[in-house]
Amino acid sequence: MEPRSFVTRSWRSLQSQHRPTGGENLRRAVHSEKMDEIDQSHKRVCVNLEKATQCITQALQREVARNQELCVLIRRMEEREAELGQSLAEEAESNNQLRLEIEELQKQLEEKDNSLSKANQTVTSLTKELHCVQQLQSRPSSHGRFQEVDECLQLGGIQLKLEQSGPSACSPLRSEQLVCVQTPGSSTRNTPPVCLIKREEEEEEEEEGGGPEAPVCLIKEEEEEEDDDGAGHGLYCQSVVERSDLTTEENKTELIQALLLAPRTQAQTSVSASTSRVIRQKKTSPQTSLVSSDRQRLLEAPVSKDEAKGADPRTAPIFSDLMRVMEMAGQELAGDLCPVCGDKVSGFHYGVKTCESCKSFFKRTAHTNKVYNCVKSQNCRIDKILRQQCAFCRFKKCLGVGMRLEAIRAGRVRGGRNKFSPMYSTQKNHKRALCHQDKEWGS
DNA sequence: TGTCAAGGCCAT
DNA sequence: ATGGCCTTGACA
Ligand SMILES: [Zn+2]
Ligand SMILES: [Zn+2]
Repeated sequence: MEPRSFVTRSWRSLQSQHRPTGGENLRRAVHSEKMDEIDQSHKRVCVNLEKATQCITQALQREVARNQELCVLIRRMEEREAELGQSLAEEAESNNQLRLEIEELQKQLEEKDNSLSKANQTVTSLTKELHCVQQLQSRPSSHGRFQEVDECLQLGGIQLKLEQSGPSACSPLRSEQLVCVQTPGSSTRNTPPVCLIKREEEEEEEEEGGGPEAPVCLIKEEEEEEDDDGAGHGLYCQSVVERSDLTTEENKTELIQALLLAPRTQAQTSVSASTSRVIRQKKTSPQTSLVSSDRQRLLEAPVSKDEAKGADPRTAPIFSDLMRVMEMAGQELAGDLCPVCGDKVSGFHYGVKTCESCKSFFKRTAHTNKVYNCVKSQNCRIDKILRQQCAFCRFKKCLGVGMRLEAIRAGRVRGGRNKFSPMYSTQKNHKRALCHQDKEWGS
């Protein structure tokens, strides 16, 4: 061992340089003993050091091995992460594609729905026309006369069909609507429209005056009511002129016109009827319907929302949808819809005007420290129907619209007012908070 | 004393 | 679990 040999050598060299006397011998011996002890202790220390060094070396080796393993693991993890990232990107891409496809399909579905409803309307109106013709034909007294009526109506039906199959592909009601919104001044005929109507009235009175036939009586009533309505007559005459192109014999044509146009008198009863209202009335009263009960009802009762709903089973769902949408829009404007699910607001809950169910949901979630998971991509739609589907997204939306966890009371204390925010400390401030929130929602 | 936003309860 | 209704109690 190096240190020991060094000490021994040094001692020997000292001994050789210095010759001892008799008294010094004892001292030298003692010194030699001490040096031996030191040598031994050195030896022990060296052994210990050696052992420690070995231990440290082993530990270091182990650490190095472990580090290498970790490095390998890290590399594997990185590779895996890269793979996952790639697959995630791919999935996102495919998701986007699918979303686009879904959107396209929805558009197609909407278009098909539209065309279907248009076709249904056409079918219904044609059926009614046919029914009308059959009724007319079933009258034995005026059989010959109504054969021409039939021809005329058939021509009208063909016209409708043509309109539907044309490039514009509009509703079968369109021709009627177009006629309706045209102004009297746009008429191509020189004959004053009012005259045409008057002649109709006279002829009808001559032919069937006071007769038992219900439809004709109704027509008369209508025309009497409309006498003071110049604008309405103008509209009428426009369509009369158009329709009269179909036949040559005037009195028959006029009868047809009167029959065809009779249900439209409802629109004429109100002078200032807007276009939209006229169209709505058209929906509920098919142009060629001769069912006396329908017309009687239309004449007797003013137009109301419920009336329009019940008038025609085909239009009932459209109307209910429309009314629902309008009601919702109105409530939203008035701030009466829950910002989370769109249900009816029942007051302020946890700092936000929400519905009762969202209040309960928020309360439950906060009190029980529930942890939800979203099985989709954490952006589920939440509305009155879908709100139960994903609690995670519902709670997220609750927090998103501003519901405050601070309003949950630690000791579940009932009653009283919260003091978690200075905004709610006074009613004045509270109202200010309301206004502020309304403005935020409104923007 | 009335209001209203908390928590509680309970039928579904 | 949900949601409608009830009870409570501080505050104006
Ligand atoms: Zn809600
Ligand atoms: Zn979700």
